[in-house]
Amino acid sequence: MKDLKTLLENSELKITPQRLAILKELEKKGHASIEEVYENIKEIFPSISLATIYKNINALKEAGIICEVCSPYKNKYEINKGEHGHFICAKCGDIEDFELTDDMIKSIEDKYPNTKKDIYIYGICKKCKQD
Amino acid sequence: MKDLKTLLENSELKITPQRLAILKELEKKGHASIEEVYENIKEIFPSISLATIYKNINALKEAGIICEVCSPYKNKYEINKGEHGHFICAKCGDIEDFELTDDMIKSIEDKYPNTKKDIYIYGICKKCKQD
DNA sequence: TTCTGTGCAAATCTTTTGCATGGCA
DNA sequence: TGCCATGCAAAAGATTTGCACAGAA
Repeated sequence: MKDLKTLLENSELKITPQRLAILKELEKKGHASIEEVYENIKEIFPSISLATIYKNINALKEAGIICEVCSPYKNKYEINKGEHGHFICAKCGDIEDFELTDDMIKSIEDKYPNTKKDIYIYGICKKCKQD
Repeated sequence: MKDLKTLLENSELKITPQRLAILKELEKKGHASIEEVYENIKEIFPSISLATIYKNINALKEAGIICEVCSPYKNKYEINKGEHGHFICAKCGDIEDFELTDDMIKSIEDKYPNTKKDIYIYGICKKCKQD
């Protein structure tokens, strides 16, 4: 809770209950789409508008507090937490974070030096493989 | 040209000039968005409808002939050509293909065995870095 | 000839914008 | 108090659908 406030304090953005609620939701879920954020926040915060979610997601993205994770299914958002890998299920859209191993970083550094190593691997997750 | 026809012949989809034009465009550009495909095909094929592009892109995707490359900028499509890496510029949306090195494949295989190794790295391309 | 594909227009999402009001600093 | 943020409604964009006609097999 305190953490999320700090994120906003260190930015140009004002602290509002709506923004805290969005960040809280992303923290809880790890990754969530606009629609998911909206649906969940509406329960606690019935007056919130979808336009507010859009505006804030964009503002938070702009400010570097959150980032977008693209998938063929639906784009999601996560709180920025440095380099890591994403495994994205191409079927259900679920996203799983993973630590980059030294080997991965090295093999990619060879090819693309001085790049932020955000890596995305698309595949079918265990759950979807069973179906 | 012969190749593209064969792709359709081996699928459930009928061969039409529109579909061939879409595939030809993707082959030429490597990667293109719906809008780009539409704008370019319209020059040779003025009567084509945007809805036809959408329907066909979806049908071709469904048939596994093309695949979608997601980016924060704009989604693009490419002819399916087996495992490879994509370097995606998070600023201009340009996509550059690269061969996966054995090291890359190995380090990812360790983490996600038996997955198609389509890897996406987001960064800023040389062109955009200069600005 | 049959059945799928095309093109148009309308319908449906999705996302953005403008503006009056409310609320943080 | 001064401004930025919110919420509403409308606008703008993106994508899908329905249907009559055209064209591939």
